[in-house]
Amino acid sequence: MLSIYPLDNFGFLDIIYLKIKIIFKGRWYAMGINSKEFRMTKPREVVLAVLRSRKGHLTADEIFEVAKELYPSIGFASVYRSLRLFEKYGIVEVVSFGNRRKKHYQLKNRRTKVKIHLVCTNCAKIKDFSERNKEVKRFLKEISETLYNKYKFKLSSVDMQIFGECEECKK
Amino acid sequence: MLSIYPLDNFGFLDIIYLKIKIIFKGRWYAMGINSKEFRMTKPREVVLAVLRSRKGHLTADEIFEVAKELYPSIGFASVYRSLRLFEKYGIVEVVSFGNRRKKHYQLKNRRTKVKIHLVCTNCAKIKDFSERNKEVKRFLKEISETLYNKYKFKLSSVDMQIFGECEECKK
DNA sequence: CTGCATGCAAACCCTTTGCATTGGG
DNA sequence: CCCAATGCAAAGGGTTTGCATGCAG
Repeated sequence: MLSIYPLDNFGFLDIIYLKIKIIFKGRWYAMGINSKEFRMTKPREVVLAVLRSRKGHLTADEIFEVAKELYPSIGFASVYRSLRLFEKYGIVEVVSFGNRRKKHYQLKNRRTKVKIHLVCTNCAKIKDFSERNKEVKRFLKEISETLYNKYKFKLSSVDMQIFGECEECKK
Repeated sequence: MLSIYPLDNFGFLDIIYLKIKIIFKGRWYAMGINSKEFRMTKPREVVLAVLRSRKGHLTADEIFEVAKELYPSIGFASVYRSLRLFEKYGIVEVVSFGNRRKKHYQLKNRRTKVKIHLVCTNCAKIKDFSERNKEVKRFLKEISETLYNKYKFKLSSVDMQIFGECEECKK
């Protein structure tokens, strides 16, 4: 069932789940896939908005905190449920870090097969390092070939956590 | 306080925590650091033995199951406590995989800054890929320099999870 | 005798689920 | 009107902690 509704912060990710964006009377609208399977409801919209507002990984409770400001009646369960749904739809991806307990959620970048995080072992801060520089690109290409030739393992994506000491902590 | 006790499966890792190994009457013995801080007790020995017996990552309950065979009275808590102690001492390291719940534990290889796991997104099997081939080495060297020059981030180690489809699943 | 390490069970944290209710299509 | 999505609270899974006891030094 198709539906049309306004969007104020239209990002590239909307294309993934909304299929079509249009302008009507000077405002962005989205023609959505509001099907039985996937209805873009307020809680889901808010979770997505929170993820989009920050560039990187957030824990579920961080998302919940910010989401409550945008939509106070939202519940914890909806946040988790939205996240899992988004993961299923390839909109969100989950990252874990070594011995840390909480999972981190972030928007999936369709273009990068690789996600890289710099994890400071001193102050515990985590920073994205998603840039596809030439080292990363070359490594990806080579390792992908090696794995296929040697192990018949067909690489689809890579998670990388780089541990070390960040600039502030070195001072 | 020094103590001497026999060891049957003496591995290189013992050097890390035991400092000295000796032969007495044709058998390996270890002269240990049985201090207040770190006493090599039966449960700890067993956990270590289990980790050594398998090459790769194990979950806590997998470790517990095998440990019980070696030492039936062992408790869950001791397994976890040993693991955390070993982690603190740099003997064990913890790895997490994307959205999976359980942590995996494995002996830390002092030589490799990089640990790489091949994770099959179909059958969920995880395989070590610790070999330090030239692609990995070069990438490590380059990325380490880049990070330092650009972000003043001093790399100490890297965790990598490579997702994809394994040989059996492709068939 | 002293105090660390243990085993047990209960607590804990994060995440998921059951259920009655709501509200959009 | 129907059924998927919600919020609440309770359950669940994995890990940690409190406590009485055991045991090595």
